[in-house]
Amino acid sequence: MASQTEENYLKSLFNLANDNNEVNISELATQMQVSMPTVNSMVKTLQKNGWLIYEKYKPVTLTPKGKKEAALIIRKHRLTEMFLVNKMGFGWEEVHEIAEQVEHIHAPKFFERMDEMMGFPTIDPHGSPIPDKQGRIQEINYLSLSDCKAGQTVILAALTNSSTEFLEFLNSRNLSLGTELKILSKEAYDQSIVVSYLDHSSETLSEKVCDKLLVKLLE
Amino acid sequence: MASQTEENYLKSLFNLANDNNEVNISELATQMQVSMPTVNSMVKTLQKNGWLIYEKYKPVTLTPKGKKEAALIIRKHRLTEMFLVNKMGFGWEEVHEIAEQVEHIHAPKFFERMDEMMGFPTIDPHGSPIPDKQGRIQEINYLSLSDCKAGQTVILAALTNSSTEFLEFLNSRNLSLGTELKILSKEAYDQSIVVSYLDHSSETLSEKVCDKLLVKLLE
DNA sequence: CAATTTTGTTAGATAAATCTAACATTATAA
DNA sequence: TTATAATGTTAGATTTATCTAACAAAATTG
Repeated sequence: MASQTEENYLKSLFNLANDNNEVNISELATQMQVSMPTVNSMVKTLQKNGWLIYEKYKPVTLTPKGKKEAALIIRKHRLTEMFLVNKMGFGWEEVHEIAEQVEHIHAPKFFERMDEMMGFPTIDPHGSPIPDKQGRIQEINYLSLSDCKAGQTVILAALTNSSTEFLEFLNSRNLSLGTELKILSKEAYDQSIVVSYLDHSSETLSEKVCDKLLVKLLE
Repeated sequence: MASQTEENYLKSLFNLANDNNEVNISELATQMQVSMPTVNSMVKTLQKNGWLIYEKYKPVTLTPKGKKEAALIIRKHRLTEMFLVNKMGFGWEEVHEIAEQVEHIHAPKFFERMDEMMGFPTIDPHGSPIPDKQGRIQEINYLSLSDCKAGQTVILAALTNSSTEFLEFLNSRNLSLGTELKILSKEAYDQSIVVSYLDHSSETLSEKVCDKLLVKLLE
């Protein structure tokens, strides 16, 4: 069984993996907020325990076992977030910190009950997919709002970032998943986008914000 | 902030404390399932952090700060157990292991929400009192079924032991908190007691079992 | 009350997860 | 294409929580 620390490395490795499933030591060190020597020694431990493949001076790659384990931890995290929002009345900006702790609980029945009680949700409160019990993740290819054009109508479906600050910004604009946005115009100079939705007839969203909003194109 | 290990020692210290609030090193070692030297060194750490008073070759005593901290961890444990039973549909024999992990979560709002959702319960699923937010515990002086006499009618109110095996034994006899028991007779030889309740017209309970059943006398 | 048993302590070792300082390799770029 | 920068590794130390072996104090008992 992976230690809590190992579990956190597995999660980061899963999230940092590029198209070749590779992660650099320095990226991992930044993500985990530890020094490179720490990562170096942990990576050796993770390899010894069969979670990843490591060769000196090369980026590391999760093994299938490591990838599955990571996905199952992410599953627990996302189920927890959804449970906190749907069953306990938390706001989407409050749940990450709690889920970060709950995800390490070893009690399959606990998470199965959450799952059942919610009717087996497939996405978390931020629109990210919840891996299934086998650790399989159903990737949905949303569009970034940044890549949309004036005249299009889209539905806000997910976020690429779920920091408290960003979520509080969205709350302040009354933006939530499922909101239908009409793109009124796009400013060529700074890539900002003007949208209308609900009772907001004209709201300007900066490129920084648009990059983080994932949408489904309507029609 | 106490480490998870320290929190477990505090809980044990709280539960083992005798009338003088004292706990012996050997008792603590047994309870924590570690060696005496381990306890010896941990006790020094706990003293350094202000959780208890320790003098060489003497039993240790929790400080008020230590006692409060312990009670607040026990509060989280018992709220969790009650939440698992009342809101998630677990049996009383399934919740201890899960609560043992959840109690270490640092997220006051999480436990406050549980508390609210349950309407501020004062006892856990095994009849043990839930300490309040200040760490105050309301002690109820129940009677042991062992101390009752033939002819008396009592209500099962709490348990002194909540091991899975014992809880499964009670389940097998259809015994749950709130059950009204009529004491039909008591065997002088082995202290066993014969009771009737619900559709059980005559059930014999050994001394070992009676010792663990706490009851309220009716009338 | 002296001998023995029980209880508690010290010393020193180990494993996990971290660090800094120094060094090595690989990548970038003048 | 060699100098420099970026990235990665090694060595060795630290902290936390644990252990065993050896020893010391306190409690029990014949």
